[in-house]
Amino acid sequence: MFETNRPPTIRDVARAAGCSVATVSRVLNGKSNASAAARDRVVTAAEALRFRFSETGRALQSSRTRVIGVLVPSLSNPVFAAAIDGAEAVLRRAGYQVLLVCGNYDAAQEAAAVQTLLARRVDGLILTVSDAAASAALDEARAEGLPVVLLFNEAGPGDSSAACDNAAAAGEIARALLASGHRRIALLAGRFTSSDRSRRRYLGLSTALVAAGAPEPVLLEVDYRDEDHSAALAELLDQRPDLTALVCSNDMLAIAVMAGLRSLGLRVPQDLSVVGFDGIAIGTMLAPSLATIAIPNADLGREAARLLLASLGQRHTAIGSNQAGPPRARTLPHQFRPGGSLSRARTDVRCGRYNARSDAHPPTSCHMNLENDP
Amino acid sequence: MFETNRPPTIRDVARAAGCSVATVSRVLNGKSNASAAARDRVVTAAEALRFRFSETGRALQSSRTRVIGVLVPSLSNPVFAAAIDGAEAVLRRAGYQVLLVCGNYDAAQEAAAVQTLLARRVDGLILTVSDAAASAALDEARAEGLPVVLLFNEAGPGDSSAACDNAAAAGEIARALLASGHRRIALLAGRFTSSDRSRRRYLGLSTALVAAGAPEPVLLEVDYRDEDHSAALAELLDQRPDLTALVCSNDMLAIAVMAGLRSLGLRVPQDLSVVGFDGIAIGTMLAPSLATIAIPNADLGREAARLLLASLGQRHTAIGSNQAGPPRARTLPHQFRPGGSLSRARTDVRCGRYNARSDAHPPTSCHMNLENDP
DNA sequence: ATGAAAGCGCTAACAA
DNA sequence: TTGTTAGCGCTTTCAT
Repeated sequence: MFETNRPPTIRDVARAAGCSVATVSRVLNGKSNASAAARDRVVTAAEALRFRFSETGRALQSSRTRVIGVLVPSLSNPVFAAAIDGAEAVLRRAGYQVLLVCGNYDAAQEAAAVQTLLARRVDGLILTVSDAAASAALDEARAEGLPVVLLFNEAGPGDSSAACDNAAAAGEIARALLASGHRRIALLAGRFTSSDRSRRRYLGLSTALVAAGAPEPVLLEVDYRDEDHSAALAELLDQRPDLTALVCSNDMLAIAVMAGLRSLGLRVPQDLSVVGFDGIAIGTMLAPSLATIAIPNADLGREAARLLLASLGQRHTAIGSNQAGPPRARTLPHQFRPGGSLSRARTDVRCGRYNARSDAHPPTSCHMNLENDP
Repeated sequence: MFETNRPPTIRDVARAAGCSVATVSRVLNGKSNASAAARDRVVTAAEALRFRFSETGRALQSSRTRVIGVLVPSLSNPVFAAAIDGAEAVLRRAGYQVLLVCGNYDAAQEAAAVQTLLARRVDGLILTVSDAAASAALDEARAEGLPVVLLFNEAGPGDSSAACDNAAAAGEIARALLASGHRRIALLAGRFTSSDRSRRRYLGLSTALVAAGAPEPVLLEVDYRDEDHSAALAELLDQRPDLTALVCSNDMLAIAVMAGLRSLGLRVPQDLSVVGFDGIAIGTMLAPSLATIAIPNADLGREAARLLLASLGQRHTAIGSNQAGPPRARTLPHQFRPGGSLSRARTDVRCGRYNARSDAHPPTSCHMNLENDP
């Protein structure tokens, strides 16, 4: 009555079925051959005891856990949620479980999280790190000789990855903006130290604008954790009233920025155009809808899982070798998605003073032609 | 050169340090006393080998995995992401890791997912199930005698839970609507079979409306997976042009509904008021902002984790007992959050025909007084 | 202070 | 066809 309810072990089943543990293992694993009689007794006993193999025991004996460690910066960005969903589905169908950890856009936390995954002896890793080019977490994983696939991070020569071409995608934003007459553009970006994607998007945007003869974009790095960017926005727009478009390094930020602009009494897209990056579903439901780069986030997760499974397969095939096949970098296609948040650039400069706390006075416009750059 | 890189074991460290595995264990776990000399040799050897205890070995010997299984319906609803974040932080600080699985709002998938968690021998479970009153997943967990805390599901007598009072919260929506003159109200709800929260919210809304002498709300159950509810919305509004307010059983749905209304050429809140439920951050960034019930989602996750840790503690204290302390149901406070999506009810009925595919003709209004109910 | 050895649950090699 | 047993990595008791 008052005993600690330890789960039944294979020995309990063997005892109840009147056979050895080997027979139980064979029957319940569908291996080799067992007499119909034994089979029956084992199955019956197992069901009666509600027996379930201990994955711990199996892991110890086989030195494979059938667990994949997944590290993402955060769960509160739907981009990562979608990618995890995709990866998890593929891995589950292959018999793997996902041990999920968050790095919170912080290299130290990422390294600590990977440590815990390594201690759990995960069979492989899918990682989104702050900066793939200098990541303690990634170094640890590599040192362990474990199959690793980067997700969202574009891999260097030695690593596998599933990502999009951030710079090229940002270039498409530049083209779309230029086509609508924008030249005075700012990028609100998550801190580069927290996200190499953010940095690449900046470089891609900047390069494309300059190549087209437009000025470099103004850069404003913001913290991923903040939700209210009104103050930073106000200062930026105060200093640069000539800006006609704001690009945001991701859609969540873009949504916050649109809200911030609204609270400053500015209209999107009449006063300022806004473009995001990621293509999260909610962007299409906004008014105005969010112009953005659509990334196949769930597909990226699926692809990362597939690459990892491939490594895992080779690893077991190529006996005596630590090689998991050559690294494979998969780049999935992006697509510019038009939206109501992007319209033709104003040709006059905003010069009215607006106030973050007052929504009574929308800014006035004065006719100061901007057609020629400095 | 070509050897499979098995992680070093405690025996490797012992050999390198010239001592027994027991000494290594003691030193590296900071237990009892070891000579300074031995200590040094062990630490040095461990570092040189990059040794890390195998949690698999530890789990097998201690029959505790230090892993908590967490089941949620989906990652794509920020509500669950926030709760997971909260729970994970509390658990991590207590030395536990989270094994996350998704049930996809489906009882069968939930049961299968819990099976995998039980096979991993998790030390405890935090579950959000479709229907806590009839859940195979929950039954399995209970049968295993494992500490379980329900999250978002309001527990029955025997279970622990961290939830809000869904019916009471829905009652507050009713009050807010009535105060603004609404009486003809519909609820768009996630399928009751997929969410007992959805059902309770319906009951709470209905009860409060009827108690106030208003008609029962029209109920429209929708699938959580769908993103476009325009067709269902169009049909509903066609049949019931007298409706003045739409309540949605969660914020994500409300956002989709607002987008759907817009595509039907209807304005929020002028033509219809919309109220959500959950209080996700994005709701405050919309135009109009979303009126809703704010739930402390991250706190719910934290609280679930705390309750579970308490059970775990008692479980180890009360030797020889399977009791994990009495079940504790924690109800966290909700709060109505006003928003631009809710305004005073129209007093005329929409009678113009609108078309889902045409945004050219906003519906006309005809003056047909609705003050007296049938 | 240190070591030897049992045992946690399981699989697979080997014996019968 | 079935059973016996070693061993996966670790902690802990019991000797020494």
